[in-house]
Formats: sequence, structure tokens, C-alpha cells
Amino acid sequence: MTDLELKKFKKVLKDENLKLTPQRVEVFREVCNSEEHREAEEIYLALRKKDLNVSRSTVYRTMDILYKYDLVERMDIGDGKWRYEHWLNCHHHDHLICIRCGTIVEFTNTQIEEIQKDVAEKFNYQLVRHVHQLFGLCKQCRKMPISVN
Amino acid sequence: MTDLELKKFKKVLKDENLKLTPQRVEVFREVCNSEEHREAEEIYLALRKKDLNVSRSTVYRTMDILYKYDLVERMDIGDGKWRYEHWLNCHHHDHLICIRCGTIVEFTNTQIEEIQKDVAEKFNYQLVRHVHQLFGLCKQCRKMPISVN
DNA sequence: GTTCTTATTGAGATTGAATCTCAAATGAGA
DNA sequence: TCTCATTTGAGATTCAATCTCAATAAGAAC
Repeated sequence: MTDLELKKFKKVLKDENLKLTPQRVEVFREVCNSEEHREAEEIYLALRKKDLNVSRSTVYRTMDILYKYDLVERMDIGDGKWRYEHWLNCHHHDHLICIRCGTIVEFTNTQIEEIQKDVAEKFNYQLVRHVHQLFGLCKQCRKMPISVN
Repeated sequence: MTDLELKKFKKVLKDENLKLTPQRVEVFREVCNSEEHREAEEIYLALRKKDLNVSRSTVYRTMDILYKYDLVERMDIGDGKWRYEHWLNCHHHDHLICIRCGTIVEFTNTQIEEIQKDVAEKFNYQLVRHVHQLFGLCKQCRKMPISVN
């Protein structure tokens, strides 16, 4: 977690009349210091492993705050669980997901972004956000034989 | 439900050693005869309203079969519920979703489809499927004042 | 530093969509 | 018509997420 990230976090808490608690800081630190796309449960377990015992409830509640105030990004790949990723100092990107091993790769494409705007305009929608996910088989998984267990 | 749709449905059931039951037919008919993007629960309630009492379990189970064998399309807009739409005789399309009223509009864009292929290739992923959803405010909702209740 | 108020935490209960269980019912091949 | 594996329905169960509420702690005021 960089000083800038901590500073931004503190500013949000202050601005929203939320308290700076050690639990909130640890949850935010855990997300900032990882490049993974993790579920709340995984973040909870990662903290426990480090003997930073923040309750499951607090992890969920903190993730809600972090997402609401744009301090983390989250995505839903259709399995009913939110995956969170650190977001400050990053730019918008979309995802390529391996349907076998789950590897998630980020991509950006300005051309697609432009066309999206045109599509929204054509249908008279004011574009707010979008979800663009490409599902496929990564290089490694393509080489692996299909298991029949 | 067209004859062709019923025929295709019967063929899938036969090929997969699944039985043609009145409940399955009613569920499939209900989906075929609607242009909406509905949840399993809505389909279940629509059937009840017509005095076609198929159990909730059977609706869920039938939707699984229909999706698995490509007889319906389904989408997840991030609220934890699958929405189903009739699919036979249709072509691939993506969705524009109004974040206020929930209206769902379909769009297709061959240019985006092409770029997607390039992106997948660049990252060495074999593209299998994709999710592309544009969220925004539709024309009507843009005009409405924001409620503060 | 002490006091006070209000927000936050943690543990467990609850929710809701989806899935599972199992006895009873029913397709459909023989 | 008979037989048997499949399907149905009702309710139980699962699991991520949210809610409840008593105990705790942040942080403003002094």
C-alpha cells in the first residue's frame, strides 16, 4: 500500500464520516498489496493467515465501502461471487478469463471503447459503465488433455 | 412456440435420453413465447398464472437443460440471478441495460466481434464465448428527476 | 488525558437464488 | 399392458452476502 493510497483512503473515510479503524486499514492494505482478483472470502482468509483477525462481516462491509467509493474494482464472472482487485493508480481495463484454470488477464482496447460509445448513442442510452469479458482457453490449458474423471 | 422449436426440443430430449414430459414442454413454450429476459422465478410465476402448475424445482431443472443444450440463452447482469431469453431462430447479440428502469435492449456489432478475436489471439487465448454489457440510462430515465426517497 | 456520543465490530442468525434429497408418479420401450 | 429407469414436487440444504444486536472503540469536545 503506497502512501498515496492510504491518504486517499483516509480522505474518503473522513469525507464520508466513517471511522479509520485498524480492521479497515488491514483490509484495504491486503487488497492494495495484491495483483490478484480475489473473492471476499479469500481476502478474509489471507488476513487470518497473517494473524490479522478481521471478522468475515467486517471484510464484507469494508469491501462494500471500498467499492462504493471507487477504491477497488470488482467483477462478476458469473459464479455468484464478487472478485475484487486493487484499483488506485490503475486504469480501466477489461478481462480475458480462462474457463479451465481461471487465469484472469487484463486488456484494454480504445477502439472497442469508442464503438461502445457509438452503440449507446445510437440507442439513446447515456453510457455509465460496461462489462466486457472474454472467456476462452489459455495457452497452457489448450495443450492439456481433457480429463474424464 | 413454432413447430421447428418443438421439433428441436424433442430431438435434444431424444438424443440425450431425457423424457418428454408436459412440464418440460410448458416451460420451454413459456420461454419461446416471450421476448423478455426473465429469471427462473418469473417464468415459474408466469406458468402458475396460466394454471400450468410446474414446480419451482422443475422450472430450475428445465432451464438448466435448455441452457446446456443451447435451446435458450442466459445472462447475468450482476444481481445474482440468471435471466433467460428465447434463443432458437435468433442470432448472437449483446445487451444494453438501463440502470434505472431495467430495460434491456439487444445490439450486435461485427466490428467489436472482430476486435475481440484479435484481442484473444494477441493473448494466446482460444475464444469460446464473451459477455458484453453496456449499462446506462435510457432516454426516458434520463429525463426523470432523481427520486430522493 | 478524560468523558461522551456515535459508529463499528464480531458472532451468529437470516436471506434468497439455486441445488439437492427422496418418496411418489410417470414416460416410453418391450 | 408391464416394467423400470427417469422425473416430479415439496421441503431441506447450500452458499455468498446481508442483517441484528450487544459489546467495543474511534475521535470530538473539553
